[in-house]
Amino acid sequence: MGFNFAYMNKRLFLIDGHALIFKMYYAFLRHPMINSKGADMSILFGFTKYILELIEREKPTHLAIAFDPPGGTFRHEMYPEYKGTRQETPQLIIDSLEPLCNLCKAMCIPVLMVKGFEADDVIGSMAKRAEKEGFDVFMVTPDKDYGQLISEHITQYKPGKSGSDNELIDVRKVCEKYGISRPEQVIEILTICGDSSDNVPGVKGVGEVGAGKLIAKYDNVENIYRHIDELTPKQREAFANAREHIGLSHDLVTIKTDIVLDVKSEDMAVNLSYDPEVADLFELYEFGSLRRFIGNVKPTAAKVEKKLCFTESDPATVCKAARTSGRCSIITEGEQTGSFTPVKLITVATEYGGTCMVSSGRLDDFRDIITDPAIAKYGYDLKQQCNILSFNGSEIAGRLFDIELMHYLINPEKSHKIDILTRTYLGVNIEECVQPSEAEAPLSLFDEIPEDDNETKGHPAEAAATLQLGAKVLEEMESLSLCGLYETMEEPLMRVLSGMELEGVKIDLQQLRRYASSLATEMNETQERIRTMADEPNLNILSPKQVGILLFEKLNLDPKIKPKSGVRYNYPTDEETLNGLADRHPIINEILEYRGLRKLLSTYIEPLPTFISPVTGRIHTTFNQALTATGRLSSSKPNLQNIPIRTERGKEIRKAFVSSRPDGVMVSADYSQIELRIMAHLSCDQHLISAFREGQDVHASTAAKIFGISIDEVTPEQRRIAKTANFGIMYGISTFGLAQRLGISRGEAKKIIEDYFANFPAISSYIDDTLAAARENGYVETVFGRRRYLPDINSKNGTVRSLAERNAVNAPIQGTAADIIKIAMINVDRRLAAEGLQSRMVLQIHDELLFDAIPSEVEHLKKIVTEEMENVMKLSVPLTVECNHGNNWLEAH
DNA sequence: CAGGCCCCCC
DNA sequence: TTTAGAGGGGGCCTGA
Repeated sequence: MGFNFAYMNKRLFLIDGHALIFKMYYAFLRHPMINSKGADMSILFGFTKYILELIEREKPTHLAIAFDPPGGTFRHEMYPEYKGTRQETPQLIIDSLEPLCNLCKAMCIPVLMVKGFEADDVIGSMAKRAEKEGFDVFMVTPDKDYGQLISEHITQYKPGKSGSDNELIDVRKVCEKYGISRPEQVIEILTICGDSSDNVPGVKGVGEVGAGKLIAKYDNVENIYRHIDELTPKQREAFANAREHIGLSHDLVTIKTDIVLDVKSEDMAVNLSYDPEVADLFELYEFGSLRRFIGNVKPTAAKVEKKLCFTESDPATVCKAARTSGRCSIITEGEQTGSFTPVKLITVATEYGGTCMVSSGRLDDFRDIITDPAIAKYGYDLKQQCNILSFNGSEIAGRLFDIELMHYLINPEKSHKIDILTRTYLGVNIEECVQPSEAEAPLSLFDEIPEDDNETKGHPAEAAATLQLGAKVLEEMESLSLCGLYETMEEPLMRVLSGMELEGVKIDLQQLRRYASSLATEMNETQERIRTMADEPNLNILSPKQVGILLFEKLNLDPKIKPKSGVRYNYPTDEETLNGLADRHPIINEILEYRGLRKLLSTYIEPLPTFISPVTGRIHTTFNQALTATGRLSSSKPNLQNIPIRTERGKEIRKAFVSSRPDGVMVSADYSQIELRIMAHLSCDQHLISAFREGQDVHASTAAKIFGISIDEVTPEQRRIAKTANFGIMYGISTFGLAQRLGISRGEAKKIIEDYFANFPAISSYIDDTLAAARENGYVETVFGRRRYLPDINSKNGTVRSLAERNAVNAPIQGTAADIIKIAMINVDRRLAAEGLQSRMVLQIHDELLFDAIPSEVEHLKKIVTEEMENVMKLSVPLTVECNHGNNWLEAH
């Protein structure tokens, strides 16, 4: 024979597709944060990513993926008496097969699928043949001790959770583990062990170790039966019981190596030439992060020779055209980041005689059209542009068509990035819009290095795209009846938010600093105590890994707690777990204490001063208007919507939020129970409605109903239960969830939920109706028509589907509350201006508005705010507002 | 710089 | 196969 040098170092990877997807399926089922696209997509993504990473990492010269053919698991089905015992392949996996095969095809990876044989056997046969042809063969499968069944020269490659966990299984180690000398004996051991899920019956009661010893002594199973008298009585009985099906077991663990395959090994060569279609598929599935693997493969869809059409012109011409057409898009760039900066450059696009015309210039070049109310402004993040321009003395006038915000109404959960919108709506790749004039002359060594293009060039393509996108996006909004929502709510709110961001909120730095140093001292002392207790002078208490090892390995506080997902050292160390261990060791409370202090310091106290603007001396948060799935705002840099309030220490931080005037006060106005009131309104539940109308304590009233008592008999405990139930219902609760939250048994929780729905039948049918509508339409909407799409509402995966169902119930409630306060903000803002108040709205915290007020206006302000907030709209229950004032945010709240 | 983890708010 | 189990957010730290 000799070596066949032609094949030296050819590495063939044979991937067991079925087992891989199966493993991913379970991983995703358990995953708490299933991607909103659902498990179907997660499996496609995970699988594709795994394959691409494997290619990148292992650099196989040859590669193929084997799938079970649709319709059955065949090795088992060849034995009528064992048919159907193997775990059924979930529908989701079957459904994933076709798209997976398409992806493989596009990636130019051969798929091995032979009717009548499962993937294992196809791989086995292929491996055996390739081995004879001189390949180094790697069988990629998560199953255990698999390659050894075929040959000791075939390596099993066991994929891990992360790239580095991959394991090459060495046959010698396997033999050592079992105490045997020949690889073929592994098959005999597996015959005896069977497997945990009963796919292979094996010999009950004999484990790996026992089987290994027996095989080491008797070499094979049949020999054991020949000498069955020599076994211990227990073993004898077990083997006797297994006598009938032991042959079957043997067959079931034997992988076929002789299937006739019509694909040649050479056809599996990896040449990294992907079909252009793969780019389309990645686009379709939104596998953006996988694009890097496939390099320059262009999507065929983009082959459409569509180009963004525009011509560059001078500012004066563009301004003139804008006045004629009445619309323009605008991109404002500041010298620095943030709002309080001079304008560096403005790019404006407009249309003239059917063509798009773009120009860049300084603020003065465009000031007149910016402040012209007759010219509609199109843009992206217009609120920020309002901020910058406002700081520079130019208020943007006219309609504001913010593409991001408009698209947010069309579908809040999709990407609103301009390049993506340009691709989907205009069919143009924005990176490719570079004008031919930009093709620069070759640089000579003596040429000056050109300045950054952006200095003077602006962003003509983006400006042109924004203008053209505007029409398309408006068209779609029109067809979805979203224009009213935009025009009456989001568009005016943008200006209100701009005003609030510019206004900013004042912080008492002195007090914050004092508090910071006392907390820091406390924290250091706590750290020392912990390190001493743990006898670990360098312990990093913030590292969950180190804490996990300390608590569960060194101190062994709870032998039941195992590393999560089987990953070494990955112990749970969250607050809930730690609270459960608090009485086992004093270190637990110290750790919790340390974490709390650290959180306050590093999240709130330390960063806050760094956000103080040198220009205004105040903190200017950013309100994101186009982010949440439900229509709420969010706040960041810094997030002023999550300032502590619950604990004493946290409250100290609120005390630092003060009026910007020395004699000023803070005024806070809160909607009371707004979401619950909306649920009452939407469901038309008469009990809830009358409880609110009569001004009762609604949770107590709920408790009275559930427990069948009168309202004054309700104990605080019963009220607490009813309150939890009320919130639970709004969030789409499960028996388990309520039980956990209330610390009661599942049976008791079940009873409470049953009693709830029995007493509030209108809510029960409201939920049913909402779900039915969601299934029918694919989306739910708020009272004001704001949509949330729920693509997973009909998913076959129960976990994914229930999440969509909870969202379906919650989104209209949370979203309507968000809509109501948005309208209130617009109306309050208008009244403040109309009545000439100097007090200013500075923050919104979902159901609360915070004002920086001057004392003489407080009563007037409170009146305006309460009136406007309470009268946003007529619901079947009153909207009530609590309004207070004080020297700081804490006192006002 | 993304993902994991944790914890703050409504 | 050991993380399902009320919604919506943001920030810090770690480690590749």
